[in-house]
Amino acid sequence: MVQKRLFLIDGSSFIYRAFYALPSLSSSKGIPTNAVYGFARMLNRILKEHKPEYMAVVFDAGRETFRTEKFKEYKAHRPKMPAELAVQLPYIKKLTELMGIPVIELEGFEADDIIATLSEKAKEEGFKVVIVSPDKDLLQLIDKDTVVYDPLKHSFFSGLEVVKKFGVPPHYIPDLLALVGDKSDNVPGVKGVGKKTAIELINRLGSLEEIYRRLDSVKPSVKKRLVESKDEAFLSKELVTVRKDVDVPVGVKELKIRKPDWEALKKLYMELEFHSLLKEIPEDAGKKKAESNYAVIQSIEELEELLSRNPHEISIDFETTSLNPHDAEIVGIAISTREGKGFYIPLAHREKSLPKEEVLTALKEAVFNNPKTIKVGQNLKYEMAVLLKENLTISPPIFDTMIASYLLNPTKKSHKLDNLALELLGYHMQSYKEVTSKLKKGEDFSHLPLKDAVFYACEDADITLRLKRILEKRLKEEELTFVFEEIELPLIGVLAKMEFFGIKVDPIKLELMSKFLEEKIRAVESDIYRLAGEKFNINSPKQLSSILFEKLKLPPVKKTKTGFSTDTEVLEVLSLQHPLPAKVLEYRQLAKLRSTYVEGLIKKIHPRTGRVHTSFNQTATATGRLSSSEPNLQNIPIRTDLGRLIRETFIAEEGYTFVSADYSQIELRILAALAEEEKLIEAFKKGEDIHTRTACEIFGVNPEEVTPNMRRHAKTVNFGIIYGMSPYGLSKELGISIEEAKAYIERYFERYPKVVEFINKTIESAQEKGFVKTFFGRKRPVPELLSSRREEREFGKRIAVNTPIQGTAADLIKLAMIKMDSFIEKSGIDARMLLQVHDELLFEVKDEEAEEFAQHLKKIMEGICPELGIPLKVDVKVGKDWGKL
DNA sequence: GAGCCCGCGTAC
DNA sequence: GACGTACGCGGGCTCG
Repeated sequence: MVQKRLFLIDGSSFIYRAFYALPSLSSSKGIPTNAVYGFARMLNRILKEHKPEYMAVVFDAGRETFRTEKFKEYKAHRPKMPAELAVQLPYIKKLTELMGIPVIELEGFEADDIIATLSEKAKEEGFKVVIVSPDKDLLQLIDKDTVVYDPLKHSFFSGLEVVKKFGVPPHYIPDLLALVGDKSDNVPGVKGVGKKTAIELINRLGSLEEIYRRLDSVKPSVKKRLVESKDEAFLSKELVTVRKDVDVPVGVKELKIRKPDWEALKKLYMELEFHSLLKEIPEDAGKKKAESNYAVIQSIEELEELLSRNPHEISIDFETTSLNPHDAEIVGIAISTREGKGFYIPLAHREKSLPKEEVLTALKEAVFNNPKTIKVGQNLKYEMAVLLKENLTISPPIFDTMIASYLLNPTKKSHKLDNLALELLGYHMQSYKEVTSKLKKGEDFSHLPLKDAVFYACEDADITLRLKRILEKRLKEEELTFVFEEIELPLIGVLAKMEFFGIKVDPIKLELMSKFLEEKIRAVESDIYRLAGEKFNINSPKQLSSILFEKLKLPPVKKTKTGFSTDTEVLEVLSLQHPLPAKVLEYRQLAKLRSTYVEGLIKKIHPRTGRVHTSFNQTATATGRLSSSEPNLQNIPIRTDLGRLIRETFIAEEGYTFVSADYSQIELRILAALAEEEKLIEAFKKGEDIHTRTACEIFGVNPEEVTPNMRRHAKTVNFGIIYGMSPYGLSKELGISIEEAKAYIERYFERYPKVVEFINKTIESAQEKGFVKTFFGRKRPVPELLSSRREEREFGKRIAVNTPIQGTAADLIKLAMIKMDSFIEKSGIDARMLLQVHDELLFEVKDEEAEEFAQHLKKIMEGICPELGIPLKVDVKVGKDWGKL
């Protein structure tokens, strides 16, 4: 028979370890959760990897123990438990209990003593004992039936390892510590006796008592020290020896692990927002299978009958052949008008299909363009984009669950439907992978058995509708209605169109650039190999750094996590000493252009449209900005001549012209407005050059005395303020001393006192409420401010200041996009919006109408929000390619 | 070979 | 550690 095993977990040590090791984590309500999380993960891992039958988690209770009574210095220098950790304790205990694991704590005893006592009892009853602890204090308990396990390092300690590491067998560890002392617990030890001497004494003579009995065989210098510190030595031994005689009121047999209370755990995980742990809860555990009733629509008549009921709201989910809307054919449409209900309209299934044209026509009037029905969806942009191919639109009112979730927490990584269902409804959805696992390679959704397709699609529609109930309530509670209804929802359709149109790039120009870059790269490459004296992979920072810092012995400038840095700043410094770094800089610029922009862009030209269709992600950034991907058209080069050539490959359609508009210094204007800093507002009202103005203030000179260099410095300070730059950062950026940089910033705050007031108020409010807001009410939580790490809290302050500025700018341009979109519709001008690059919009307009359009554009964008109290300036340009604008 | 992280570089 | 927000590429590592 296999011997039974008892796992004894040193809970107190682990919560401290988790608390300090993990980055600050907190729920959106502001409860710090990192220690709970770390602890839960550790428990999960032990349960999974070792499947123990008997287990207990042991905690210290109270600061007063027999040790402090004996010696008041014991652990006296340990600071009190930080409040951020203390509030997590109840959660940790609750969680442990819900997992079915007994929790033990006894007032006046350290966890160590309880563990020692229990392991003694357990051994008597024939158990093997596994002590789970990261501390060395418990190693003394190791014997043939007891091991110590460190789950984080994945290592078991047995007697042999202890001898290897400490030089003495486990049971002598108290004697060792008694001689050497233990700084971390304030255990004094014997002055002047170090590890080496102690090990020698113990191995030759034995325990502390033996050593003192045979002091004659100790060499005089050591003997003297031992005699002098005899009391301390014996006190130390008592302090470090764990007690095995604690009166623990539970028997070992009672430490059997029970079945976890999955339902309660699920609730707790939902409260603490432990999404990854939620996923580990078994699906069927206590799951009340959602009452669901999903059916196939058999005929057009049936569909029409269903739609004639004029539902107040209807959720829609398309199943298609591709994630890319341009390649997507609709395979089926799921709709739901009531929780638990769902209908699937098959359009391309072998078993059963309805005619697409007729179905879409029916839906068009009754649903898509019905002003009385709320169209609910998860990522409606996708449905809109697919419908654009059919010349159809979805008009208001609409509700998008993905966007609702984003506004409620814009810092969340994913707003996928299955995650939302789990987090908000505690519902495990069938995953796309599960459903489509039967499909062969190259097969798409239409090849699924209809039965599977129906359940999968209807579940999506059903769950989306259920989520809407919860999300709309929360949006109201959080006062996010304006941003949701007036900004994000109307923007969806605008973005769908922009992606659908795409932008034309000149493939011939790109091919030419590719050839050109290839040649240049080859030349620079051979220069580099020659200078290095060997071939190596220049793209590898690792190989490059071995060439620079080992072979050429150049001095390292700064470090990265993994080695010495080779970034631009470093190479610029090094190029003063050696010709190689400059060549590498040139190589990097060329290689970047070729791989990311030229080759990357060529790959993204759509074979059918000949245009590039980026994705504008509306739920990606923490501040409210959009992001662009596949390809990212928001970071096309402009700052260098070579880079600008890339921009020139973006061209207007035959007969059309590009019109671009960018908000000039929008973030500085917003700063002025939010801070209500009259001096800045006045300067903007008068149309002054704001950097020159700041230079006047900082340097105390008249405008005509401002040199280009002074203006440059002032400009950096202006932007630095928005980003929360430190004197250190500013000094590095400008190549001045930290003192000078500090003086700049001080002077800036002196001259613009309302700005510093704004910064302080914003940070204070963020600390108090846990979030910051933009002018229009968009929120971002700032849990970093609660961190125990100073550096992290500083980061939180910069976030708190920057987000309202960056976010308000994002809100403004989104409003402008919405207004421009409806202007285009109303005016009938042949124009389309193609790109947004944070403060810039790019349109493609019929040649003859470009000038007229440009005038309206400027006016609309500048007048987008008079309530802000600051004039907005828009620069409009017209041209045939993006580079020439 | 897929998936992930890192270092780096591009934009606003 | 020190300037906020993104995305993509190549290298290199892990894992199966």
